[in-house]
Amino acid sequence: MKNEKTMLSYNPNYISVNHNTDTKSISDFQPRIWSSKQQLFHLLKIDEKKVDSNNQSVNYQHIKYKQDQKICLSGTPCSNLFVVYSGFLKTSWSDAYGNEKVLGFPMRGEILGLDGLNDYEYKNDVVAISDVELIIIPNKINNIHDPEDSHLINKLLNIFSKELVNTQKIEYIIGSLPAEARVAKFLLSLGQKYAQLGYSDNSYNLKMTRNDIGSYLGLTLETVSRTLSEFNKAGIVTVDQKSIQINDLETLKRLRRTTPIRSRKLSA
Amino acid sequence: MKNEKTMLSYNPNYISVNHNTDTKSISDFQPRIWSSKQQLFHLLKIDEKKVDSNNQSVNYQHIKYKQDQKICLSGTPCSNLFVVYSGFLKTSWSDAYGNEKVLGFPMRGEILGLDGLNDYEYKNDVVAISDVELIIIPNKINNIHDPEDSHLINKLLNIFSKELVNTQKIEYIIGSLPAEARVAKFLLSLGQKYAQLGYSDNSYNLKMTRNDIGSYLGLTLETVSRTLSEFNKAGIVTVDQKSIQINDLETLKRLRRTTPIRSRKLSA
DNA sequence: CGGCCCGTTGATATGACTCAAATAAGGTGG
DNA sequence: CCACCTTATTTGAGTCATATCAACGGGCCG
Repeated sequence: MKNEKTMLSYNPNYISVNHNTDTKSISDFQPRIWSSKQQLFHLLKIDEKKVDSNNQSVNYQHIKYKQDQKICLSGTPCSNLFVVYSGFLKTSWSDAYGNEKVLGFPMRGEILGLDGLNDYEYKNDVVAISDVELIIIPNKINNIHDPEDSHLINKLLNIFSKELVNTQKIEYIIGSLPAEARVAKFLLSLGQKYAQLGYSDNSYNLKMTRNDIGSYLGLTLETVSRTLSEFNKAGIVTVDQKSIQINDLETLKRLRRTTPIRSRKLSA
Repeated sequence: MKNEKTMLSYNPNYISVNHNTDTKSISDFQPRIWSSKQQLFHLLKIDEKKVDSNNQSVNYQHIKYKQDQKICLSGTPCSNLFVVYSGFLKTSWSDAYGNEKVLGFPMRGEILGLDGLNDYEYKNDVVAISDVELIIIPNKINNIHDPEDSHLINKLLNIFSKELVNTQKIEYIIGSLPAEARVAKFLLSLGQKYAQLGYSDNSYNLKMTRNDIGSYLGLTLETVSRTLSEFNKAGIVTVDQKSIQINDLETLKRLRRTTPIRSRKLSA
């Protein structure tokens, strides 16, 4: 476990590591990076026509975290929202007995911290599973009399609604689908997210462990591993450790309640 | 199946049936009922000190639905939010193949329609499982420049956050807990909701079927029935059809990943 | 080199599903 | 008011999918 910098110990003058280089020994001072409101809105896909071009003085600060650093901890005060600028993260939830349930794997353009907007205490844990760069949205959302903020608030309602429906879909996947379909839907949804960022939707690297995938899907890591191996043997997906190559998108999409791959292999 | 009145066919001059009488043959014109902003805010637990007492001219219309009527349909335009004034409902989600997944059982004080605030199309189905009365919040949320609405918008963000976290908890329950613990948590959470409305938290009637409970918890109706029977035999809960009486709250709370009741009964 | 984490695979156990039948409850029409 | 039909619920027997337990190999790091 590396040194952990949580929300609470956040220091605006922290020393950040250039996340574009793999040589982890190099660490140097960087000028603090800022995004304009326009850049932020573009990342959040807020219609730019709506945004007043005047009053562009408001800028949003960036913050970098290294792999395995904790970003939010359940129970700590929620003073910011974050928008993912780059990198990959994992959100999770732990019950009183320490059992962890992975809730999602946020990527560029997604928002962190919505779980804290009820009583202004984060409910989720957030961990960087790669080096990440976030944009800080200071949580002065209570004060929405400033019409400048109205676009952001409206977008926040949209995002909330989308997140809610998405969580409901996952509820359905976990509660109603067999292991094969769950893993299939997971691979497909990851592909979609990569596609939105301009990457390939059928060839990518998993950033998370089998254990994380299992926790996310309500399965054990062994079942995830076995299911991936089945897909690999059946030729639907080429799996090599973290590397995923989807060969037969249609079969993967078709998997739901029907006969498992295993029986199909036997009959073939 | 009774005649179904959906959102789309909503007529402001509809004839409502008095839901307080059991004599179903009596139906009569009623004056339309309205709630003041203050009444609505009280129902939503919005701090009343914050609410300006002037401009009380804005009122919110009520609408009544009879048992089994559909209130929202997935895919229809979202023009309103609703706040439950009385009665019991069921929200669900159906995939392309008609498989229904129950998402929740809203009661008095809860909000309906948040699923429609992304692209202004409802994503959930909502059905009345008793006669219900709802308060309509017209969806002009885009226009938040009116400071009168700012309290509502802020509360909406709080509610959204709470809903999101609650859905995440259910995700954990479905994905990680055995059947007994799922049913136990369901009974406990229902009790809590009843308690908040001023009813008993350990003695109540289920409004939904075993099938609905099963769908909600990711179980079959048989498993729900068996689990309730086990609780009944073990004396933890007295179950008689829809009637629930929780006798041993502590044991119910303690149920999670540990040995099932069955083994405990054998060892006793 | 040794320890740790991650992933794979096998053998076995078991919890929950499926299929099936019987009972109970509720609503409808004669 | 009763007969009938439909829906909801209970319970049993058997099966299956997934969890559990366990062993092994590989990569990474100290």
